[in-house]
Amino acid sequence: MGRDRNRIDTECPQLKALDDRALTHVAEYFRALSEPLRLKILNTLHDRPHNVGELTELLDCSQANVSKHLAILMRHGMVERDAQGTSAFYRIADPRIYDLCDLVCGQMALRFASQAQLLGGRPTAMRARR
Amino acid sequence: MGRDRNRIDTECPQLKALDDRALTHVAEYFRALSEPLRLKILNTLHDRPHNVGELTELLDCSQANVSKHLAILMRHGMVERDAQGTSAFYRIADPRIYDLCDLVCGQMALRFASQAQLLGGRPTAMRARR
DNA sequence: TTACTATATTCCTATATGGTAATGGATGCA
DNA sequence: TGCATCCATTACCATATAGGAATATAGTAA
Repeated sequence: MGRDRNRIDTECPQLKALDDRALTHVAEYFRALSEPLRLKILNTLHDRPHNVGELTELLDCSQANVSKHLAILMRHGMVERDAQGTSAFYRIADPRIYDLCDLVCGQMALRFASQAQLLGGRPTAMRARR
Repeated sequence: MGRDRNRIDTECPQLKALDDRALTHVAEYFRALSEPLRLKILNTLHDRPHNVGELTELLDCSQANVSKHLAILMRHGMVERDAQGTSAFYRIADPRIYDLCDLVCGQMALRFASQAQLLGGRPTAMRARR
């Protein structure tokens, strides 16, 4: 896992060498991912870039709100901006952001599965095991 | 990466199949990791379990605060509790939680490196490249 | 210039949350 | 039984933040 892609001298396995300052940065990074609407934006940008108006419509929320969340994602280097005329197209800066989400999804799935088993019976969400 | 370990029917690659409810859960999971003190706790529990008193001393904060943060980590299945007499020992529930942190660290390292290069000169944090 | 569109920002409010202090509850021991 | 220790919980305060409404800014076109 993580073959050579993340290999960098400043990498910090298991959070070990993290001083308080770096740890705060990591916390802020996680916080940027802790809002459903921001996850929706990242999710929507998965296939292709979108401008603010498109996102506003797709996500069914106010334009101001979308802009504000995009600014937060920008601040953490998660998306990049590409101005075209009066439009601003946003795209995913690094698709590895989805690895994070997948990890979380996998852990949640495991947890729900074991919880369901503790409650007896087959895990509801997994009944359609193929 | 992620060979067979996360292989579960409910897994959700790239957040694609996530409905709003699941997405909220993912956001809450990230939020649990968005506090420096909670990351410190996870970091401290990396090597071995600790009880509340030890954590209070190691992290230099109030006992009530540690207990509250531990409750949050418990609520998300990140740590497990083991009562021994009047003590409560906490341990990491699933060491894969550190994979998340390492991913974030790696991305931050990459980003800082490219930022430093944009500013010209060798990236400060990477000078000691071996 | 003026008008129009798209986006960003500011102000405000309601809510959520981290921290402390105080209290409660359970266990262990004399 | 009484007391001490360890932990969890509650109440409270200060701060942070998501969201809406209004406004500001930038680009485009007439």
